[in-house]
Amino acid sequence: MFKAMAMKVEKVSELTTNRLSLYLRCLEGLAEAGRLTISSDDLAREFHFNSAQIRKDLAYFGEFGVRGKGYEVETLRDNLRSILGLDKCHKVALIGAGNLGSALVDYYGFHQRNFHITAVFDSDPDKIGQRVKNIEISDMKNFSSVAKRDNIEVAVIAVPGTAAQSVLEIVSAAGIKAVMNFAPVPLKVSSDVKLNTVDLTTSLESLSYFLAQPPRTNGSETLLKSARAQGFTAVKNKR
Amino acid sequence: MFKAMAMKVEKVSELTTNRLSLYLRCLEGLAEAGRLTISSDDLAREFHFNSAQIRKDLAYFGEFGVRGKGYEVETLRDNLRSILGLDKCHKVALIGAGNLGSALVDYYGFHQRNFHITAVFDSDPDKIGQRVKNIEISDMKNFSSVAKRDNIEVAVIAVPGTAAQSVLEIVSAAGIKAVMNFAPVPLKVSSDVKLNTVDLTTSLESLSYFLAQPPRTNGSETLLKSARAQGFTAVKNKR
DNA sequence: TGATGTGAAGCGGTTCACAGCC
DNA sequence: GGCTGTGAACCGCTTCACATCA
Repeated sequence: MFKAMAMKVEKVSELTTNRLSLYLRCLEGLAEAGRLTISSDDLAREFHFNSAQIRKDLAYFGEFGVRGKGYEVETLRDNLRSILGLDKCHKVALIGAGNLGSALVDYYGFHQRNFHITAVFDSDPDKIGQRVKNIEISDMKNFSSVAKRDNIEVAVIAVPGTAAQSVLEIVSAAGIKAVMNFAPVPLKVSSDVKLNTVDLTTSLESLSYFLAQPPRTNGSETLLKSARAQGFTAVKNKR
Repeated sequence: MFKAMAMKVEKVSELTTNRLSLYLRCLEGLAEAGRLTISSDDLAREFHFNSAQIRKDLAYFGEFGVRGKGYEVETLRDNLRSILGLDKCHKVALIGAGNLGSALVDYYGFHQRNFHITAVFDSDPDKIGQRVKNIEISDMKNFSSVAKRDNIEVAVIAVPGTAAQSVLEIVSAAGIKAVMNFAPVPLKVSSDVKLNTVDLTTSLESLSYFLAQPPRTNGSETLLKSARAQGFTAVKNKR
């Protein structure tokens, strides 16, 4: 199917894998639009990436292109899905059945990406036993046993900052290796656990800082910039 | 009050300001715990930063420390708040009254950081006129006039990916300069607008990639790593 | 003495530019 | 001819190490 997969043992930067995620989304759009083939230059132009970076990112995982022609859209899309592990279903436990947590249960992106929330936990006695979207809220005390029973691979932490560290320790002790955290606190974790913190507070404060700066007198410059989220490039591109 | 503020015109990296946000949170905790003074070394040890980096980050904005002594916790905290513009209230418009959007209206972090959601927009006729937490949902058609009337400075986009680009253009045309986006699509924006995309899809896929990798045979290594969110360091720290 | 502030070194990611191949 | 894959240059962020100062 594909020539070389994970052949290079050298470490791939998280910046690279984050970009793969973007490339995949672009390719899905292109495939839906019926595009058969695309060059790294076209992809770069259309989505404001750098073409060399696209090629380098892909090269970590094999040779997917055809010289003189470009990349086959559907093939590359499928390869990226496979590289990112999106061809397998992942069972997710949500911890914290507050506003944010409850919204996440419905989050379309989870379903779309083969992430299935199959358990919800809280420590509030008033919530335990209630249902969120047909999932009964379990007592956090039972996390380990329920997680093992349900083969949970991923935990989503949506509890107040004060509780986050202790929740993380329970989760980690239960053998969960992948955690998404929404609590805006610096957490410590064993190095074999992958922890992604989505830090809304810092994002907000970044906006606040921007607003506090004197407006750049850019003249009549109206350059478009691509809307890369934090985490896609190490260095802000000047143009 | 402070010796030098914003004296250096040289550009401050977003990585730096993101870290200021973390330092601030640490200092708030320390102040609450009654700590009066702290050295960059202690701060680094306790929260897993690098002490030189802390000093350098702060040095962009002035000389806040006392040689041989360290930093005064409350003073530095107040300075950071001011630098980040958190001493002023920011009016926020939420666009998209779905699950995620509605949850955000309640998000404690907004209130805590002086961000006040004063308007909610949607384009679904069934939702317009309804209320989310006492805020009436307005027609997105009226965004510009309502935003001007209410002095909105910040827009939060929580609409489906397909609608995000056109919403962003409306927001941008209305003169909004700071946008937080939750739609997982690459958006294009004029360069005088600050756009922070919170990309849950990429975060998820990053976890998925991690799970798809063969487990690192780290031996018995049990290093703790600090839980920095994406966007705080350009380079993943090895230890 | 002890900790800050900072020049310089180190390092990793991005971009350039082109050899190699279809 | 056109585009990929990639070594090398480049660039910016991080870290070191120390002069400086309370």
